[in-house]
Amino acid sequence: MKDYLMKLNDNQLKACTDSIGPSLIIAGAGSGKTRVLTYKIAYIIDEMNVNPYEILAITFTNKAAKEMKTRLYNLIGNKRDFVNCATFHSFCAQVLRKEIEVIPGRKRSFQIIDDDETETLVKEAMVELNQDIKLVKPKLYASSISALKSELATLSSFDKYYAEKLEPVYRKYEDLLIKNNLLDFDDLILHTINIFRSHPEILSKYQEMYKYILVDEFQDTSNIQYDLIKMLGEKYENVFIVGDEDQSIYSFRGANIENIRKFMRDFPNYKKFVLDQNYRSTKNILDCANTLIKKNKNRIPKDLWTDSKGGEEVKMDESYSDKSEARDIADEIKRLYYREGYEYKDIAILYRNNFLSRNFEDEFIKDKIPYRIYSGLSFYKRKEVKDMISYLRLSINPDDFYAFKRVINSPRRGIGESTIEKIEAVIDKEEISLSEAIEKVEVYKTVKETLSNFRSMIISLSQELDNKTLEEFFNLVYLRSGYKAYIDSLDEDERKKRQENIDELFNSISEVETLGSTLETLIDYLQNVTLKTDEDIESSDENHVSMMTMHSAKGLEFKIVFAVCLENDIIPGYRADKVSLIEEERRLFYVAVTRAKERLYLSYSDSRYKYGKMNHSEKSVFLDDLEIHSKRKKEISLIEEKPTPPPSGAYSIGDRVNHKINGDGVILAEIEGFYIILFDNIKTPKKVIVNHPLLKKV
DNA sequence: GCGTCCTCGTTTTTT
DNA sequence: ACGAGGACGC
Repeated sequence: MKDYLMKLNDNQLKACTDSIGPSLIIAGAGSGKTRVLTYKIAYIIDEMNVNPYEILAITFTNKAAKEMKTRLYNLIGNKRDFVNCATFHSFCAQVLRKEIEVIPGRKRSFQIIDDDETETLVKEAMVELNQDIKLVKPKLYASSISALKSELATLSSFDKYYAEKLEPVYRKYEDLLIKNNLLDFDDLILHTINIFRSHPEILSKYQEMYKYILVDEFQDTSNIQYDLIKMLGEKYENVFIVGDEDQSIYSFRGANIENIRKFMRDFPNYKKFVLDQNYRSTKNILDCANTLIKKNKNRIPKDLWTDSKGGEEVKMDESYSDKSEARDIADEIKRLYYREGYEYKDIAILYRNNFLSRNFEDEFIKDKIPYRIYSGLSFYKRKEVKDMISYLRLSINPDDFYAFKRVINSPRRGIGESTIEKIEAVIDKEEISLSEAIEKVEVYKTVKETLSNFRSMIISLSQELDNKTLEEFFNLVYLRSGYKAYIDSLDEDERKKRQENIDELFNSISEVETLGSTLETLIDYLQNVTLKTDEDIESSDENHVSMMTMHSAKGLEFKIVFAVCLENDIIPGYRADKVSLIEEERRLFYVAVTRAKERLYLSYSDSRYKYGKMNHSEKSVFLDDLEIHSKRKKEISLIEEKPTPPPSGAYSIGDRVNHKINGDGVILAEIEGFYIILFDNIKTPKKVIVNHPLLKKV
């Protein structure tokens, strides 16, 4: 037996070595899930003498796939290069590059479009059908089409009137995709599964090719992804799924927790392994997590346990305003840094919604606490990145109309909507290529000149492809397209930001594996670039506090976690009106809690600024289950900003008072330094400290 | 074609 | 509050 197996606990070892037939591995948070997956792959190769290329390991993100590859290297070295570690989408793209031509009208050279482009095409389809894009937003149709494609919905499951309008848009959108040799993200999976369904010989080929299939984060699979795994694994049944239903937080994009149960039904010989020993958190943190998740009804009971000792108490803090919550946390972070020897990079702030980062950002700037917000636009969605990619696309195919449309006026060349429409009309009417249409289209002389200059620029670029490396070519495109001049002309801040992105793109291009010629390399790069994300842009060693949503924190861990803004209508969100949704929100909170290794801070505030208004807010119902006493924060830091509070006990019972946040109300009682006040527009009486700075007599 | 004003909406995220 | 995107006027 290989000595690396000694590093596993009993359950992990059993899960690794029992590798024939279907297995269900229930892996709790911090229980060594990735370790089991990688060791299992190593075991299958080393001990069962299986060829590495017979193994397919599927994850959801590129990041996870990459992580798996890295960790495999330490176990099996270069043999890992033959293991197919892919995401659902990249695996399907691989299959389709080979097999898609069995679908009439489809070509192997397809481009993959992201959902911005999907939305653009849906919009275009609607315009062609004379549908009002203000009446129904293209985005809504796009998401309905996505639901249809991922088999989450059928036309009849929609409202009849809506379906009648949606159906022609769907068809037109499909026409556009086929006409332009494009596939959207859902198509990758849908077409793969359709080919498998209609061509048993192709399915059988892939079943033979991949005799061992491992799927990570199984609780996040959608129905169609489940079907894909089921079909591929049906023959040999060596299907190993790893998941934790308590961490299922993506139902809004089709994840179906029931897939774990479907697996048990479809592979009745499955063996179950439960990894419930947590190696990440202290006992106190784990107890908190267990107490929390126990409240969910729709789950198979499971308690995580740990050998580690109690550790620090979980702290719960109440603030009276969103600003003071952020202020207090900034103070605490400084204390942890200066007094307790923690580094900033040990610390994470986790919140439910992106916009909640604002107050923390403000305070961290004030205190010069280094931070980084992980969120927002993914790298490949930024304008300058997409523009440059469009130029690259044009230089291998000067007739790529969508790429043309994207950059003909970026940087500005004085070509607008109407000229593009004219060109499009010519293409459609005369059924000619973009290049020909540019020659033929009737426009003002100056416009014509601009167009033909643009065209010669593109043509001359494409001629340079032969004698340049991809990096050199990229630089040339950047220069000749006028994009460099455009970036340079921007003002300082903008320029810096965009230049960074361009540089980053350049870096990612220089890391591309070189194929035969530069042209081939570029084609391969462009075919797969849409499937990439900013996976490897992070990982800087900078010492900063990490700020991110609870969703993005999944899979990560920090010594210290501040779970913040824990208020009703934030978590659980105001849209969570059904039990199943509230349970998902609770799982999200659970994910946040289980990120913490040493210390966990929970906090909420009595009031919060939202949409330009100060609103009363109340402690999240999830916190009620935790039996941790919340400490009310002292209100010192606010004094400098707010009017001097009146002396303690300045009011009497029955007085009408005004509270800056809660509005007018009447004092019902005074207990232990607090007034109990019934505010006019809050149903239940609130406790307010007697010398609250925001309290005035009416 | 482009700049500016106004209206509208506003969860989470990956591919 | 604020940003995106449409409407409108030059």
